[in-house]
Amino acid sequence: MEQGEGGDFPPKKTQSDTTVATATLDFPAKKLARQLDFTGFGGPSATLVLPEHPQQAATHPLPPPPAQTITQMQPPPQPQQQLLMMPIQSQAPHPSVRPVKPESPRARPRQNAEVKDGTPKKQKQCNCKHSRCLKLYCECFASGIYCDGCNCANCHNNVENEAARREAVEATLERNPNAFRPKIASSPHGTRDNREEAGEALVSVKHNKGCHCKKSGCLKKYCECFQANILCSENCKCMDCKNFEGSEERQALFHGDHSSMAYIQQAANAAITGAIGSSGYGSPPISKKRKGQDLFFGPTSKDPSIHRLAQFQQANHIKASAPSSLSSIPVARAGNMAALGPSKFTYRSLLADIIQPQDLKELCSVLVVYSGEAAKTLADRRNATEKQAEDSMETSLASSTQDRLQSQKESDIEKASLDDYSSGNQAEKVGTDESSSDGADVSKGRPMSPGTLALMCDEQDTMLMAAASPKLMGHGCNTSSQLPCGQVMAEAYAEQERIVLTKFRDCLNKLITLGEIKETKCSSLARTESGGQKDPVSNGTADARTETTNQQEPLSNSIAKSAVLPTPRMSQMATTATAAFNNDPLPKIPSPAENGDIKPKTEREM
DNA sequence: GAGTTTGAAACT
DNA sequence: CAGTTTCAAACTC
Ligand SMILES: [Zn+2]
Ligand SMILES: [Zn+2]
Ligand SMILES: [Zn+2]
Ligand SMILES: [Zn+2]
Ligand SMILES: [Zn+2]
Ligand SMILES: [Zn+2]
Repeated sequence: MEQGEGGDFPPKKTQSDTTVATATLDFPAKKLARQLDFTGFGGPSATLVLPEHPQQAATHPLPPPPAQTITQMQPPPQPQQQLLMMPIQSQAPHPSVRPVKPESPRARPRQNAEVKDGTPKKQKQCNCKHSRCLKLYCECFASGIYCDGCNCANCHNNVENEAARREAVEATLERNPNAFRPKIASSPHGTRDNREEAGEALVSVKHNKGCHCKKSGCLKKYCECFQANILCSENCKCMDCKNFEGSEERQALFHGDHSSMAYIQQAANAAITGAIGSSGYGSPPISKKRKGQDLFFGPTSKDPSIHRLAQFQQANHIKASAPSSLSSIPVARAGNMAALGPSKFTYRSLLADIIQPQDLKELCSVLVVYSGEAAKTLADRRNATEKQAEDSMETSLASSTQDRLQSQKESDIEKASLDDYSSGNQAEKVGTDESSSDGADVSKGRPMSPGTLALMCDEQDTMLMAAASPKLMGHGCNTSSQLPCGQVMAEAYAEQERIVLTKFRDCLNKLITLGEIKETKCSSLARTESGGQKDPVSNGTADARTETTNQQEPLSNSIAKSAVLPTPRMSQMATTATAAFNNDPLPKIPSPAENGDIKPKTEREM
C-alpha cells in the first residue's frame, strides 16, 4: 500500500534519462568541484564528523557516554550486542586496561561551546521535556553523548545519572540492537543507487531503515534521508517521494543556492563518514542559531550556507550478521580517537593511515607548482581575455574552517591550505554569484590559524601571488573591491584557484576511493540489502537490475584482522596521490588488491 | 516565541 | 507485525 499512491517513486518522469544518465553528476556535473570543505559548512551542524572539535581532540577523549570505548576493548566475537554501549561500568573485565574512569564519557562537554571565535561549533542541544533524555527521542542520547548545555528538562543523560542512563541504553538496545550505530550505510560500488557522487568513485549511500514519510515528499528535514542528504532507497517506505535522482523538485532545492557544491561535498562527507569510517556524523544542526530553516532555499532564509551533513545519529549498521569488529567500536564517535589513543584499539578512520604528513607536504608542493604554472599560463593568455573564469568557480570553499574530519592533522593541513587559498588571499569566494561584489564584505575573511600559515602559506602564498600578480600580495589586501585591476587579478586568481582546487579535488577523490576500497575490503560484508534504491528512474517497475552487487557475507574474520589494525597502506596513497597530481588521472580504483588481504567480494547471489 | 506539522520512537 | 500514542524536531507564522 504504500505505494498506492502512485507508486511513489517514480514519479512521473520516468525517465529523466538525461538526468539519469548522468546521474551521478547531478549537480556538479562538470564543474563539480566538490568542495572540500570538510568542515561544516556553515556552521550549524555541519560537522560531519564529530561533534567535537578535532582540535581539541586531544583533550577530548570522550567517548560518548555510551560508548565508552574503552571498556570494550575488544570484544571478541561478540555478536551483536554490544557491550559497547555501556560505559564502563562496573566491572570492566579488564581493569587493567585502564581505569578510565567511568565517567569517561563526559569529557566532551564543555568545550565545545564556543571555542573559537568565529565558529562556534557546538554540539547540538536538545530540548527534551518528557523523555528525560533517555530515549532515542533525545538526539543527544541517540548520538551517544551526554547532554551538555542542552535545554532539556529533567535530564538524566548525564554522569550524575549514569546508572539510569545505562539502563536506558540497555533497554534501547534491547529494542534495537543497532540503535546506536550509524545509520547510513554505504557501499562501494553502488549499485547504481544512490551513488552520491564521490567523484569518480561511486559510493552508494543509504539509510538502513529507510524513511516512512508521508507528507513531506522526503524533501524536508522531517525525512531522515533528506536530512542526511541521501536519496531515498528501496529501504524507504515513503509516499510521494521526491527525493530521488532526477526529481525536479529535489533539484529545485539545490538549485537555488550554490549550495550545490556544498551539497555534494556533503554527500562526499557522508560517504566518507559512513563508509569509511567515522561513525557518524556528529552533530545535528544546531538549531536555533540561525533562524531560517535549513532548507536550502528556504523561504526566508538567508543563509544559505547551511547544509548539514549527514547527521544521522544512531542507527543501525549492518544488521544481522555482522558482528563486525568495526561496528563494535563505533559508538564512540570518531572524535574520540584521540582519547583512545593509548589503547590500541581505538577506532581509527580508515583513512587514518592513508595520509601522512609528508604526503601533505608533497601535496602542497605540487599544488604550488600548479599554481605557479597556472599563473604563468594565465598571464600569457590574459590577453585573450576570457573572463569566463568565473564560471562558477567552484571554489567557494572558503566557507568554513572549522571542523572537518577528525582525522588527523593531515586534515588540518589540508584544510588549512584550502582556507588560505580561498580566504586568505583572495577574498574568499571569488566570484560567486551574489557575492561577486561582496568583495568588500570580506569581513569573513578569517584569519587563518597560525598553524596554517606556518604550514604552507608562506611559500605558497608567496609563490602564488608572485606569479599571479605582484599586486595583491601583501596579505592584507583583501579589501579588494574589485578594482579594475582587481578584476583582472580576480580572474587570474580564480583560474588559478580553480586549477589548484581541481587538482586537490582529484586528490581527495582518490583518497576517497582508496578509503572505499579499504573499506570494502574491510567489510566485505556488504550490506545487505539489496541495494538499490528506489529509484525513480526506472520506476517502480523496474528493478530489474538486480543488483548484483556484492552482497553480503558475513564479514569474516578477515575484517577483523584488517579492520582493527590500522593498516598502513599509506605509501600507496602517497603514490597515488602524487600521481594524481601529476595529472594522471587514475581512474578509479587503483588497484584492487593490493594487499590482498581480503577478498572483496564474496558474493552470493541470492 | 508560540503554534503547527511531521515522522521516528515507544507503546499496546 | 500493525495501530496508536508519545515525543521532540522541523517548520510556519
Ligand atoms: Zn534530550
Ligand atoms: Zn541534550
Ligand atoms: Zn538532556
Ligand atoms: Zn522520507
Ligand atoms: Zn527515504
Ligand atoms: Zn522518500
